[in-house]
Amino acid sequence: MFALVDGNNFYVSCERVFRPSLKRWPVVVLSNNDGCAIARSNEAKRLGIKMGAPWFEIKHMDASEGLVGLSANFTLYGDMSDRMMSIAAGLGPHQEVYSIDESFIGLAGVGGDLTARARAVRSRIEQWTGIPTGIGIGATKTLAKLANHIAKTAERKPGSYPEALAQVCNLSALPASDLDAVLRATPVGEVWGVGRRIASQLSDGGIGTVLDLARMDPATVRRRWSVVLERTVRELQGLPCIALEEQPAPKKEIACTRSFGQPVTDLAPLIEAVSEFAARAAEKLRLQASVASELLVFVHTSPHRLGPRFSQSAVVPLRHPTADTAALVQAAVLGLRSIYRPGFALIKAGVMLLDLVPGILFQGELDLEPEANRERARLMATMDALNGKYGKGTVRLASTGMDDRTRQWGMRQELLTPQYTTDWAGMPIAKAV
DNA sequence: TCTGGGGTCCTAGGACCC
DNA sequence: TCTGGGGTCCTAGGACCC
Repeated sequence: MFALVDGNNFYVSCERVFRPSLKRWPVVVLSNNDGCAIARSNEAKRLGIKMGAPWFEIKHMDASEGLVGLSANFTLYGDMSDRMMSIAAGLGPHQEVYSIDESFIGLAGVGGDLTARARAVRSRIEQWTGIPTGIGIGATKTLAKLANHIAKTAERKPGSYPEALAQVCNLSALPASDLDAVLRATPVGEVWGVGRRIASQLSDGGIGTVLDLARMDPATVRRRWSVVLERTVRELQGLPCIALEEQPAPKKEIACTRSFGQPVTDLAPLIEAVSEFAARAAEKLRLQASVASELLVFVHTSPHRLGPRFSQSAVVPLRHPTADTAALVQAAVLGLRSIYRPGFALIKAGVMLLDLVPGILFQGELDLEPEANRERARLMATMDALNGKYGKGTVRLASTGMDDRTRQWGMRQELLTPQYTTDWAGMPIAKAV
């Protein structure tokens, strides 16, 4: 048995904890660069604002509807996520943190009334962090996910499902006929693993509801689609095919890519940007104790704007697999110089570290300068420790730019809220009125 | 004026091997 | 005239997830 605990409109809910005046207003949190909506309050959803809607197209609703747009504050969301996850862990013996706002809980061996237990955890999360959640329970991860969807929809749209399923929905506690009714009321596209493409293929074949999909023959599904969808069907039938993963597997690739706040044409600011991205990626790489064998760097112009198009990437092999910031930055700049052409209004660049392997494999092996390399590793560890203690970018390579404020490529974040929980300067102050 | 960022897995087809 | 069988590895592209 599994549960899925999921924060409602998570980014918006994080912002509302510290700005309660935003409650009941339509609020959206915007992507990096204030480009498009990546989280919406229920009120914003009711205005018809779609996921990914460009801000410049919906901004006019600030005057007419009281719509509030906020720049993404990922430092805040990450910290609130940690708090939510640690409380959610109390629901059962095993936890998989699946994304910033979702975790699966393995309920094997948990006795008693699971629904009541989930309601208690849900209240605790809301009371201790201010974040409202939905909890779904089912025999498989896919069913738990579906139950979670039902729990949230039942709360947001009264009448869509029985009221008793709102906030906490335990599909395994439902009598068979009620379960069928609920699955029949749910479009097939809501199933975890069924995206837009497959949903439309299924609908074309007369499979429009979750119940239809759950009743399909797995072998047929495998022949017509793939083993992936076959697993989904079996999971809907109650047979667990997807295991809980308590320890996250090390990443196989690590990327750092950004759109620029304004178009960039010259090489100098590009070098600065690409150096910064390589340095950030290197930090993530060391955090999982891996080394990279290859690095990819790319730049491109806007796909939305008229004018000359340019899109190019280069893969730079590294002489020795490494996690050294200087080596990775050097490789990134080398790759950039090889693809750079003047005269294009570039709006995005990125660095990806590829072919990652555990760092331990390379210690002492094929190492012609063991002492020098140990020194470098100590230097990197010291840099990471200083940046961990005093904040990102406290110690960095000069090529990443000396001053954030002069970065002409820096992203737009005009609607950014303070880092309430991770920065003394952002600490909210309560005043008696 | 203005459109995010970061991942994973599967499959088909080609290159190559004996 | 006529041209096997079996396997691995790699890559690109598609689909999905949040």
